[in-house]
Amino acid sequence: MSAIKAPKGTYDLLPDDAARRAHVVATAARLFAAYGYRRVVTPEFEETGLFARGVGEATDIVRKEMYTFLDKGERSLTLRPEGTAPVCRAYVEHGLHTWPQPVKLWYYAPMFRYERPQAGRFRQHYQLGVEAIGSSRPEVDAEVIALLGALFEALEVADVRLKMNSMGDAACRPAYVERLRGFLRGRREELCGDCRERLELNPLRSFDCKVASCRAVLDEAPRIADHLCDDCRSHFEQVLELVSLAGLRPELDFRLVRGLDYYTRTTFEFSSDVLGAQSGVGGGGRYDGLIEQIGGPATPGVGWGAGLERMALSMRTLPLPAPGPDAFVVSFADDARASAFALAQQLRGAGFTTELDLAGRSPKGQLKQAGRSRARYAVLVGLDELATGFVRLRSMDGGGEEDVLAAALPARLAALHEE
RNA sequence: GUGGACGUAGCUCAGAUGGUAGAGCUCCAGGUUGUGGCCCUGGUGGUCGCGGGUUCGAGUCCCGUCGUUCACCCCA
Repeated sequence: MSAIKAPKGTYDLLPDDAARRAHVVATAARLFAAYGYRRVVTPEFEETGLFARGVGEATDIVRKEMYTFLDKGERSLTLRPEGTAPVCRAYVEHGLHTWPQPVKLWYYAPMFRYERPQAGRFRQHYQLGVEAIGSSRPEVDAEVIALLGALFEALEVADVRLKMNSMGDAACRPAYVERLRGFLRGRREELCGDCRERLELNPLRSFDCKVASCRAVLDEAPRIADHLCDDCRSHFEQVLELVSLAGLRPELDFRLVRGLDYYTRTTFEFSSDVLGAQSGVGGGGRYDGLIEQIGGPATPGVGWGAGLERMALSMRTLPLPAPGPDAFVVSFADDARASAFALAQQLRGAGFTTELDLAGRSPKGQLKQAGRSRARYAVLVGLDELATGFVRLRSMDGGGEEDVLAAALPARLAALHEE
């Protein structure tokens, strides 16, 4: 009988890593608050239709990467593969269009995709994300991008670059897609098998194909930037200007098309060179048609998601100095263990982080643990020479000792803490 | 879904040409019966991923399988 291991593509965060993760999330939360974003929590699973309609039937995510199952009521449910559609669903369901627009939300949640794991890619991964729903103004695009840039700066994510593109909208994209399709059909013989399929399904996807022959063809293909309608062009120019004002240096990248169908106009991605093949740490864009697509009123929105695992991989490592407890209570006699236990409870109640031997160690062993735990003070209980009611308080760095009435210990520790 | 590399104690790894398992770290205990993270000594801990095969004999060779990992694909 072999022991059970964590499922493929998942991982455990042991205390040191969990503490680092908490630090990242706390840093992000402060930043979100500064920008006026409030946290939203949505379910881990949704009706399958939300993603099929929202993310797009033609996307890889929907076609082959979703964890979909029937529950006991024969409902088709799917573990959330991405964060935007659920937040939009909640926006519609709770009538958030009655709030001041745009509604600015953030989330920290696990995402599930059935993929082959590799560096920086998991079947359950965590994303930090924001969505600003209800305004189509370029300032909103710029704000969310600036926010993500600020987050990477605050976390010291190494060697990040910002790539941006515009995907056009319902007014100009359809005509452009047809033009692109026509061009690619003419060069069909030079394309790889995948791209020949994409040709019919979604020719835009060929732009991020890595096959050399395809890249050569796409280099010569008509570019969306040259076929944007006036509104889209103007919007994109304003976003670029504002993003630059925020101190970022966006690089235009006509290959940046992203694999979710809901994107319109602005798309962007931050990548880090230290990551390997999966270089994108965070990315997103505008999705002005999504809410209508999932059955709500036509409502513009823009947002991004950023992968916690990839952030952790690309952060310049900051050693977290896990502090030791304030006190370690040591019993010097077996019949003192109960009062040691009670004393530890008393100290914890007074707000001091307190450890106590739970393994039946000898006094020497307990003191050794106190040292290894880097406790500031050891509290010695049950010494023969102590007067009743007294314990001995020893500083673990200096070694200085004093005998204190047990009942007065919290006050004495507080006083020492003041010094 | 495709391809490459790898799978020996909790962790990092050693085990030439097949002969029946080791180190360091961790953990635990001792170092004169009641006192510190270092040091010293000892100890716990392994169906050598799993299943077949070849062989008198396999951790070492072959096949399969599962897992890890890197890349493709796609994305965070």
